[in-house]
Amino acid sequence: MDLVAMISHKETIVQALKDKGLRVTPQRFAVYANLLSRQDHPTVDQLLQDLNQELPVSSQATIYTSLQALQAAGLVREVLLEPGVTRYDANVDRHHHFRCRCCGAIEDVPWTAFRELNLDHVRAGLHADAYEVTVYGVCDRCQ
Amino acid sequence: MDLVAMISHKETIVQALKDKGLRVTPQRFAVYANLLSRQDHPTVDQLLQDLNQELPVSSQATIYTSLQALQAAGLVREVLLEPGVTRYDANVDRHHHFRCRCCGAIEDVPWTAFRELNLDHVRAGLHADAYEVTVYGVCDRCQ
DNA sequence: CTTTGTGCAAACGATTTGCAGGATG
DNA sequence: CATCCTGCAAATCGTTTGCACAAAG
Repeated sequence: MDLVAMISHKETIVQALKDKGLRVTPQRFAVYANLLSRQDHPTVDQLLQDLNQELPVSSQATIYTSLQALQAAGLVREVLLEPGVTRYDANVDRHHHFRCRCCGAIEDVPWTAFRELNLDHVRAGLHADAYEVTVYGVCDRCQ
Repeated sequence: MDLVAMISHKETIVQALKDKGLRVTPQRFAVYANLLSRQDHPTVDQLLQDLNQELPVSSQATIYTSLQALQAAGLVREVLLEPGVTRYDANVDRHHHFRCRCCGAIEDVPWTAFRELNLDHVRAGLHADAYEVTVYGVCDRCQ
């Protein structure tokens, strides 16, 4: 990414935060920008390691509260695929997940990988309005 | 359920444990029988409350280890739909889940509610061999 | 200047573990 | 009787909270 693109990317992130009524602080920006830049679905601890690798950027408690704010604003989403571990995903467009049963890696699966499901037959009386598919298997590295 | 059915039900559970090479202890039996009898997907704490309601049956630590053993044997399964909460399900046949966004209730959705998905287009290189659908909405009681 | 965010450390809740005694095959 | 299980309490891990100070609008 060239300099101009980087600056405009930064502006896009700032704007996204402002649009949701969130104050733009260095910590919030760092958390959201980091999440946006990653393909995986890091835990709070992985975010903490990554953000503070060079120099201290944010404390653990602030990462938790930043994620709460970002989630309430609809900019990030939780991913729950292992007991006791909450992962975060900056991709809030609808999509599915793949989980490697061997190494635990999690990867996004595009919404278009499956034909749309019909929720009418879930059960009468329920207002089912959304869904997602979790796929299990073995990833390339583990075979 | 009449007496004969109850006894044969008990024998079925004992046999299931034995078949998996598990020792049949009162605690393990109680945990598994309780899970089999419920429609919901209890947490460890809910199991603990329920089992020890009348008289003490099992300690918390033993419920944890029993569930581990039952899970390793393939008799029960974890259900992860809320952060920090692990629920358990004795239904190990393939099925989907519904989660009420209002009260958090979880309910099984029969496998046949959807037509079979084709996993061929998940991503080249992945060996995808299983999946399940999580449906979100509002349950009858919450409307 | 008022409101909201940050960092630290303590608190908390769920789960795991070490160990001594007890039950199972 | 050797092995595995149970219960208790302490330890651990992820997350939340209280509070004093700092930054944002």
